[in-house]
Amino acid sequence: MQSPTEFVETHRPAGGRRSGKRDFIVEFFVRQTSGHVAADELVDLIRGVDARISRATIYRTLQWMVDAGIARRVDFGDGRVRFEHGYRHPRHFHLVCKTCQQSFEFLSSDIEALVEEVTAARHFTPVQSVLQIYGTCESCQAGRPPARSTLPVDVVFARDALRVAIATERSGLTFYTRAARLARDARGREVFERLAGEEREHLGKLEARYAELVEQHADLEAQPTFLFFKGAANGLFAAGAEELREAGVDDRQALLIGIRCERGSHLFFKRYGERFDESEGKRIFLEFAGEERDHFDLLVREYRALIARERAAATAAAKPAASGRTTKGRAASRSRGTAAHRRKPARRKRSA
Amino acid sequence: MQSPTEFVETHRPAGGRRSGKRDFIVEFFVRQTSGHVAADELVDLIRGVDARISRATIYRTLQWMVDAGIARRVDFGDGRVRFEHGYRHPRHFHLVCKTCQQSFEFLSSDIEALVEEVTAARHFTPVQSVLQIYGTCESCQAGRPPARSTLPVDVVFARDALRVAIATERSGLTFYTRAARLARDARGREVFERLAGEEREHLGKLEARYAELVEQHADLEAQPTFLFFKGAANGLFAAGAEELREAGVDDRQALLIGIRCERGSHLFFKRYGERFDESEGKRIFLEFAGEERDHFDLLVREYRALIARERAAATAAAKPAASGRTTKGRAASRSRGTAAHRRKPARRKRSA
DNA sequence: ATAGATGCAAACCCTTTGCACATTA
DNA sequence: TAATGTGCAAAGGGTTTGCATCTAT
Repeated sequence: MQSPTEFVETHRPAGGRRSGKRDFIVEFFVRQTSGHVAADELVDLIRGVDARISRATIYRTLQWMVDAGIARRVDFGDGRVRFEHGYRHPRHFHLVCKTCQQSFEFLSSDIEALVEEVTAARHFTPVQSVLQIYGTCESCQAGRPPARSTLPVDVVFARDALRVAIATERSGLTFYTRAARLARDARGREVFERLAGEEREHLGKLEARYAELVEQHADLEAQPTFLFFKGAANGLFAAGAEELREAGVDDRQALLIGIRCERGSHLFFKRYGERFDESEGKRIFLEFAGEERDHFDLLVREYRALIARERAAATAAAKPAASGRTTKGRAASRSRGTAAHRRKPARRKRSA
Repeated sequence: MQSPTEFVETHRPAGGRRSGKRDFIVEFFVRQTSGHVAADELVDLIRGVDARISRATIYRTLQWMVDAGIARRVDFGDGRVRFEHGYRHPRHFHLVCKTCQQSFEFLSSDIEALVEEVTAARHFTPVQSVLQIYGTCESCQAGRPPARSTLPVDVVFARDALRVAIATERSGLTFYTRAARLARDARGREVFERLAGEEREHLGKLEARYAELVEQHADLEAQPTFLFFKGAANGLFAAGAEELREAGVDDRQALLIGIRCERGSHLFFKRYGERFDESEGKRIFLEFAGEERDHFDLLVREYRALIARERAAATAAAKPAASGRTTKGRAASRSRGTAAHRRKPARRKRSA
């Protein structure tokens, strides 16, 4: 885990010149736990410690940090510029309490996806999205003093990413277990069992990491959700696993359902993983995306092998027959028929 | 349609004292077509017309309008306060072009729904949500001059609300037409036909209103989407209509599907209609919600009647028969079987 | 008569800048 | 020494306010 100092060092732009005062301000700022310091608030804080640092230097250093990617400018519409630092602090949206002025952070991949749709529809190239919800926080409504969390946001983010990943693994495990039980072909069963095994293994790892995280950080599980991810909340294989319950699903179809799920899952985790800021949560998503792609590749290979075997079997069956042409034609057309049936597997058509 | 003056009058707070200057400023502001005037921009504009109006009065009047609900404060983070008026101008989100400084407005019920989920999860009481997407607009990317629309936003909003309502009516019409064709029971058929007729009538009205709107406002159809409403985009009955294609759907099930759809539709339109600002779009939604509720009530009554008839028939059949148990048991188990089938309608039946 | 609206200019608040001085590579 | 960082104080910009002056009710 990076220290604040390391974080600053990795962001420090080349070519500048070091200075003790700037270092002090930056260090002070990055160590700040309360999310969003107004610039002039920071001036008071710092000049309280060392009055020889001037207002101008602090403002200039804040700008320097923004340019370096150490700080982000935020605006809560109260006429003063605020800054939040990026150390252990992924990009996020805000709930702003107008009573206690505290702000709470969250991220919603679902909202981000919708925002993307809107911008795409307008051919607008987005650079930054700001979502602020103003209102009254739970504590203020209850008349309680504000309860401030001491946990870094990225830990909660990692927790939530793990939760999503675990749910996905669980549904994947169910899927492959069920598929293996269902499989008629020995080789198909083997593949599904192998994948089930892998899912179980990954699941174990993820759960171990989750347990570790929870142990390292007291009250972690009590923290409210940071990452809202409805789209993946129930595990991306849940629907696929359900499809296996339907009558008449054969190995080939199970493979195709698996391919579809892994593909979706891969794209999903890749897409969001890439978009998140550097963090354990991001890493979890990207690793996961890689695993899903491996599974996808494996299933596709297996599917091709199955097709090849079927074709070979059809040819072998045709040989003893008098007219190879006819049989071949029949086999081909049957194959085409199945493919056509499978092309829209268990999806209801929308158009009337 | 309200005039700007009427709009102001309905909002004017009681107890104040009239003044020509304030009236002038308010009138001037509300007639402003370009969305978001910075306060000091407005000062220049107004003092250009009448230099006897002082800066302070304009600032004070802006605050007065915000208190009266005539104006809304918006903040694009550029250090100046902006205001937009509420006349023909429902609440919305913003796309802000950092190149041409123009801002584009949109509303997304889907995003609003997600925001609600987040606030509910945190027990946060929201008062106002601000969503701003900063980036580059289409014109600026293409190097073209900004194309400014002269249409009031609420007209585009009405257009979009009509589109959603029309899509819903269409899918409802398909549903009831199909259900009527499917119905075995004469009375069931009659109900479905009646509802199909009503949907057709509503649809006609909505389409007429749509045509009228398009005629009144040149280029209306060329305007980009204002209301994003993915959840209802395809018509809320589309899925229900598809379910009717499945084998073994009887009158009772059709009724139940209809009930589910109408209920969903009613809640949907009510929920969003209530949340929108006063506008034709809002009225369209709320009227629609009422119609859907009427249909819902009708279907529920019909469903109850059907049950009662079935029960009566069963009793009548049981009387002459030696063992009424058997008949009843068979009917019940068939019903259960079909119900289970209905729960997972994923599988598409090609036959029938 | 009197609360409320207006004008003027000064005050305000936070932020930025010009310039002389100090520091670092 | 030459480019970069710092301090001070002043300027900047947008907004708000105190107070005397009007003006509707």
